[in-house]
Parts: sequence; structure tokens; C-alpha cells
Amino acid sequence: MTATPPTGDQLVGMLAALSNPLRLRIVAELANGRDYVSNLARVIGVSRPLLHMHLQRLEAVGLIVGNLELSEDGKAMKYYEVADFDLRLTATTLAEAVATLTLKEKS
Amino acid sequence: MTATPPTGDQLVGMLAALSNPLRLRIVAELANGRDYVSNLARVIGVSRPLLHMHLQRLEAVGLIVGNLELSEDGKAMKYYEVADFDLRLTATTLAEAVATLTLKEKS
DNA sequence: TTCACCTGTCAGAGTTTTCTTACACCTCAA
DNA sequence: TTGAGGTGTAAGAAAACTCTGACAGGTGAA
Repeated sequence: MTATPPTGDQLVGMLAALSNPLRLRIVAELANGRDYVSNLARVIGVSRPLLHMHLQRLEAVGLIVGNLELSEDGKAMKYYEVADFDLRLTATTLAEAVATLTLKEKS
Repeated sequence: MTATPPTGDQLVGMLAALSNPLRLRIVAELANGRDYVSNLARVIGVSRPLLHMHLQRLEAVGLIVGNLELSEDGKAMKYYEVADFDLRLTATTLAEAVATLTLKEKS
């Protein structure tokens, strides 16, 4: 059970963020423990700019959390870790979320 | 708990299918009971071809099930209903799914 | 100074999604 | 025969997403 169920819009965002193999891999990798961008890019085997983009997307919807720290040797390291989320997807669950949907009215 | 947890690929497909406001609305609507395409299009307020595309997408990943029937007055009616799914999304859950990921090796 | 790390961003190409419009087919009833 | 109501599909535009490559800035150590 999610502490506080996400709104329809939030849910759509989270699902969109998770509906990509690479991003799913990122979350899975971070589930083993926090890591910083460059290393994560090496581990997963992706270019750093690409990883950067996906991390932003995941963070934007609150699935992961980033933290810029300074290592002992003075380098800026951005560490990411998974937020603890727990989503339950059921026809009923989704119907409740849809009730709070704002998206889709074309601007 | 999902009866049998979907593979990574299946999960990605389902999440992609659910990460769209309109498709989420379709599932929510079908949660109230089965309905046929043309009527569903009217209820939701979308063109029939568009709805048709989204229904296909949802059915392709097994979230809904379609059934072509003949009404008493001889018309072919395609009824859709929600499949009963129950997905749990957690960092751990996702990590397990990722272990079975096939996608992403570019053809 | 140069090298090896770390961070970030931007421009552009290529692909996929989304949506509209138009078409084709079927049956029954007027 | 025409109209209403059901089915499906194809073509093309518009928008979003994915990814590469190049660039800029920071620190510490050789």
C-alpha cells in the first residue's frame, strides 16, 4: 500500500518513467545501493549524458533521489538512491487514480 | 501479488500501456463493466479509430480482453472487459523483473 | 601544465507515439 | 435504396521520446 496514493497525474508520470527498460535497469541497480552518475553509467553501460537524462526523469516523478556531495578528494559527486515507493496496480486502484486525472485537456 | 509475476519484458509493456491518461481512463471505464467499442468511444469522448488503437495496445499486453459477439439484431459488437491483474511495484519487485529483461539489444 | 576524474548542458538526428481524416465492409429497418 | 449503427484499417501530420556527440566547468595529483 502506498502511504498516500499518488494522484492520477502523478501515477501517469511514474508509470511513464518506469515503462522504459533502461530506466527500469537504473532503478534495479540503485536498489542494490546508492551510486554516483559516472559510475552508474559505467556499470550499466550507457553514455553519461543519456544516463543523466533518464535520472532526471526518474527523479522528476520522485522514484529516485539525487544528492550532490563532495568526495574526500574534493570532487563533486552526485549520488542517487531509490525512494521507497510501493505502488499497487489493479483495475480498482487505477479507477480511483483516474478520478483525479487532470491531464489531457489539450492546451 | 500477481499470480505469476510478469517477465521484465511483459512488465515494461504493461507499464507502457498504462502510462497514458487516455488508456488509464479506458481501463477505469471498463472496470465498471464490459462495453463495446463504439459506445465506449462515445462515453469517453474520443474518436473510434483512436480508441481502437488504444484498445489494441491494452489488449496486446493482456490488460483487457476483447470479444467479438453478434447482437440480437445481427450487428457485430466487440465487447471489451478488464483482465484481472494485480501488479505490485517496488524497488525490489522491479529488480526481480529486470533480471529477466530481454529488451534493448538493438536489432 | 597536463591528465584524470567528476559535474552539467545543448543541438540535432532518428525513432516511436499519438491523433485525425478518410476509406472499406457488414447487418437491419425504413 | 438509403440511412443508421456496428466493425476494421491505412495514410500522414504533429508531438514526444531516445540517443549521440561535442562542449564547458570544477578539483586533485603527477
